[in-house]
Amino acid sequence: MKLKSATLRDVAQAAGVSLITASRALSNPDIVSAKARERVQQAVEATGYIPNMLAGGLKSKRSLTVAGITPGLSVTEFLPIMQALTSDLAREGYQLLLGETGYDPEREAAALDAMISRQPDGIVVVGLVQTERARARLRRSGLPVVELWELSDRPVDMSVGFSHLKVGSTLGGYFLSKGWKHVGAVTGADPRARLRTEGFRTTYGGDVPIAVVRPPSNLERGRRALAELLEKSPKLQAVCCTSDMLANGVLTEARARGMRVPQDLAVCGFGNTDFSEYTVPSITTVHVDGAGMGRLAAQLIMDRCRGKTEEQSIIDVGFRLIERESTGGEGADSTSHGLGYR
Amino acid sequence: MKLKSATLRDVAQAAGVSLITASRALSNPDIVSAKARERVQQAVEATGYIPNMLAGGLKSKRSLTVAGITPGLSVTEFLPIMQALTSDLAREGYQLLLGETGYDPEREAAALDAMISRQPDGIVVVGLVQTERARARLRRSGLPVVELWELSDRPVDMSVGFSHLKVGSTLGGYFLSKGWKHVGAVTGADPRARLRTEGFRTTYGGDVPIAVVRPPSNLERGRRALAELLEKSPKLQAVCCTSDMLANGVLTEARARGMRVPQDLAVCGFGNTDFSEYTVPSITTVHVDGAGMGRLAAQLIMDRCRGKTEEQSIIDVGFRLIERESTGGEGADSTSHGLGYR
DNA sequence: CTGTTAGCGCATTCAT
DNA sequence: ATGAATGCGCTAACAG
Repeated sequence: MKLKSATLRDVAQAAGVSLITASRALSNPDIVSAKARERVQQAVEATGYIPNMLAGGLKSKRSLTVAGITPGLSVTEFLPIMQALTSDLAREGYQLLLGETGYDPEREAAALDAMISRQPDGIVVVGLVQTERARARLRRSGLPVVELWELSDRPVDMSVGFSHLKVGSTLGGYFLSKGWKHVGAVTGADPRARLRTEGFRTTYGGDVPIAVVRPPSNLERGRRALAELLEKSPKLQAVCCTSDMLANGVLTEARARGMRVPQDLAVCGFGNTDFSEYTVPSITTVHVDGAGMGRLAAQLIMDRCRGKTEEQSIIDVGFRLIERESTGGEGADSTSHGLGYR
Repeated sequence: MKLKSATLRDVAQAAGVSLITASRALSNPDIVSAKARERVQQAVEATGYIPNMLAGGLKSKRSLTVAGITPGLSVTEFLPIMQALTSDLAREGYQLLLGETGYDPEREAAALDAMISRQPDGIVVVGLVQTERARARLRRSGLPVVELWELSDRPVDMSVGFSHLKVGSTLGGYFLSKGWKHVGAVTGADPRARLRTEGFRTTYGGDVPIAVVRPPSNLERGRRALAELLEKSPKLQAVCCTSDMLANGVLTEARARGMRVPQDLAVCGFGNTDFSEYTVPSITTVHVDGAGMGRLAAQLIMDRCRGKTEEQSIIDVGFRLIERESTGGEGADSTSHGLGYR
């Protein structure tokens, strides 16, 4: 049944050239005579040849594969990243090897080992690599590594992201400027969300009741979180959420309770998810260029594969506060923070 | 800089055993003496050895890799599938190689070739393989292939899914039973969505204005679609949408226009996305077990790798209509269709 | 421009 | 239970 598929040797034989000429005709057509090239092409068609990249990679040390590690495939903030990564790499002939960690350091370490075993040409990790052991192994592997989404002053190799603390403090400042006295926060349980909430709380100062939401951060948990906050703080005027979906849940629960947004309760989210501009009211949020980060990571990896040595290995892509109706904005304003390279 | 990493030969040397004993100590520990096993373990630690699976796979014909091809990573209906696939495979030591097609047959064919080149142990395709050429190549490869999400009477190999036409006609029947006279449909542009809408229109009969939404099917486009339908049919009573996000957009636009749901307008979606139970009103929808399909696909592939020959290669996982507030339901009802194997 | 030679790192024969 | 030889399919180096 499993008729063994054609190898390059079969192609060479059918084309009447040597093995290596067939190899070159496919991987480096320019250095081969037009005649030979053509005959090899035909032989490929005739035999239905599909190259075996395990063999090629073993010899050449290039697997044309890049590993992508994410805490969760369905965490919506990371989708644009993975998407951009996948398509940009594919365009240049690289395939993505996917790994999931569930925010668990053990699984992360295991996933990284599984990846390294498969000899990728580079590794992209969403978030910072968590265990020192894994960091050491990555360094030893000598592979190009990009840590994404969060900045590190001591990255394994390269780092592309933004400051979550700064996002939080920007929002804290914004809430202060609005003069709200009774505010609360709804935060996802993951480290980055906590960091943003921490920045918010610190900058806002005073007493801020916080509802912690375990993953996934969906509409339902946003609704429950508002209920929880209102019990702690009945005079609540404004809520800062670590995702647009949670903010949408707060919006929904507020509506169900007959509270007007933003008059009775102001709400802001994070992520500038596609729906947040079109809800009623539209959601004030923080925009982060996920797709841009994915593209940048792909570029950095591929550049490195082609021998460019980067002087610039820590890139802050910044973020942007987008004011919309849910905090009384008109939807036109938008302020940039931390853009640019350092 | 790139100090060449340790190979199994180095480990064997450090452990004072032969190459092959080291190999066995790692891949088949039981057939090796406890003493040897232990010394190899220590040598692995000492040298920081990480196996090279390109080499192993080349020899053994098992790459412990499975290819997953999806129309789009961020198409939410497919997220549970990819997620389940990734984690179930990882648990058994398989890694997922990701490919995207954007619903384009050319890109699909290219992605499949890219995959086959990397010698996966199996291939999972979300949707049916579109070109005859690609189908032929897959068959020739001899690899286990699962086509997911849609049923085929002539699959490349195995098929796991449900009938989209039947989903549509079930909804058409439901709308009829409700006695609504002026109904419309909002449909995504992809083939499966069109199939569902076709089933709906045919079973409902009569004149059904349809708004076609180009991807991505997000909240905004759902809002616009309702606006479009209301122009064509001002007396519109009920709308059938091909995704919950579109339904949510319709809900939102209806609210913005002061229409009450379901009294002035009934709405249903598709996918039972996590938010649809918690919107106000909650959304009537069709549940499909994406995660289950992903798991099943993973299982079928792995079984086949272990030599089980399947007699059962076409599996209908069915679907379930979930009646909620947006069509006047209480949220308790739910009817199953097409469950079971055939 | 083409071919010959020599491995990449490992696992599957066989033998002991 | 262990080891020696062989080759998976391909490409990097050299030579012609």
